[in-house]
Amino acid sequence: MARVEAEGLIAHDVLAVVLRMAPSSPEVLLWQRAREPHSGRWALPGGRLGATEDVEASVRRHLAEKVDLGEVAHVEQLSVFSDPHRGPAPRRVATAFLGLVPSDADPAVPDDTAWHPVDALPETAFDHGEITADGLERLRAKLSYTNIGFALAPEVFSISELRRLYAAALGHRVSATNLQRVLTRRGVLVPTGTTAAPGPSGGRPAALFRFSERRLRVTDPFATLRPPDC
Amino acid sequence: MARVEAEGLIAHDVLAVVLRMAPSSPEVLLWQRAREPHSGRWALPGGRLGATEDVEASVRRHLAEKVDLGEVAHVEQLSVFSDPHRGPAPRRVATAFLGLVPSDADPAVPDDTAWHPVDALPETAFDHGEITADGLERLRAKLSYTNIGFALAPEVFSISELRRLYAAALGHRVSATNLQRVLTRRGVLVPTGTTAAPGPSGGRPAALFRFSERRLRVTDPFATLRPPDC
DNA sequence: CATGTTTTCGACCAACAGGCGAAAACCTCG
DNA sequence: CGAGGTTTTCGCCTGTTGGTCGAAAACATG
Repeated sequence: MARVEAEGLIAHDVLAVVLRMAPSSPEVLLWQRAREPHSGRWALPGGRLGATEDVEASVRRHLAEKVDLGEVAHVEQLSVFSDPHRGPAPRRVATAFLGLVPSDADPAVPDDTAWHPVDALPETAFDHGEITADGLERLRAKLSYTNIGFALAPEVFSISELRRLYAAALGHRVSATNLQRVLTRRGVLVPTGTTAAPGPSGGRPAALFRFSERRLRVTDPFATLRPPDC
Repeated sequence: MARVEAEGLIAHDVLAVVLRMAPSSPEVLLWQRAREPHSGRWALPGGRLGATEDVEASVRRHLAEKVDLGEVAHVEQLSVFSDPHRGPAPRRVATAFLGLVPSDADPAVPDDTAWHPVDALPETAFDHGEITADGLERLRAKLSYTNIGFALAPEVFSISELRRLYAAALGHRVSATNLQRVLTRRGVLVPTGTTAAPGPSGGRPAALFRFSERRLRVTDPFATLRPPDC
């Protein structure tokens, strides 16, 4: 081991902050450690970077062990956590990812794994609480200037449902009127022409929509100082 | 070595895309490799992650060897490059950073190191050309919704100079009127009260400005879908 | 068919970005 | 010292966007 450290070789992990919108607040997927260090604490899913994969392939592989990969609608890199004291020796460097699961998906997870509301986390292992906060912050920022909402929503949905998802993620009220107008103007929201059945207490049936594209795209409007003419 | 790879231990590098705005286009700092692999090609500055530092401290340390650190006005993490075939064996994983140097700084650099216009790069080593493109893209995006321009500009400057810097970075014309209004409204641009001497061909003397803060801050306006009331 | 509930849509307002041209403030040259 | 040229600065106009409110539409129930 001394020889290894003299060579500067380091264990590299990948971790994922997998978020899903519960009815009124975000939840993150955690598993409970059964071994030291930090036995009993809750940790983000992930594992070692394999010899034949890059970090994104690695995190997708590890997630497939916990969650059906088809249920993870979007994966993107957050940042590297490399504080020499972020865990007990030997040193580990981790590349953290954000993963998003649609609200209508309920993937089967192992017994040691569960969803936790992000505003009431249990005791977390290592720096995983901080990493979770990073992931939620990234999601919140991107909701405003990308179509990332597609990864939180079912295939088809009403504006009310979408409003609820955005409100849960952002942590504040969202106007349905404005949400629909903004997303429609950006071309990310398209009507299906169908309507949902009204609820048990009646009410006008909601029109159903879908996202025009289910891959991440940056929508212009954050591009102030844009080129002239066009 | 076989034992090391079985343990999954990997060499970790840090790399920096250091950009500076030449009169009409961005330049990146590169050094010419003298040894195999890729001898003669141009590479980004960087080096091995040390045992007692995190990745940001490491890239700052490596940069201090090439460039006076005081001249680097801003450093931020880009992303991890980890393709198993991004270079010859043994495998190396790199965390890439963006570094920005003000246009009036001209740090002394070693003999093997030089500035290159990003639109006419020489033959680059490994995936360093791709990483450079990533860095420029990040800069362009952030010019619109942060005060990151402070890292490109001298301590005090005229609107014309600032317009030139933004135009060089963005790759298109920028209106001085609009630039001044947008930045002033966001509170990042403050007048010094002083004026510059006019050029040799005359003209009204330019008022001089400075940035209110020389640390990165996200300026609101990209935050559409904002909370009600406030 | 009156009442309650939920969704949808139109209208208004404020803030903002982009563009244009006139005015201001300097130069040099005749 | 005034005319013409140059560069910067400022005011005004316009189109777009985001936030809000209230009315209207479309259902259910009794």
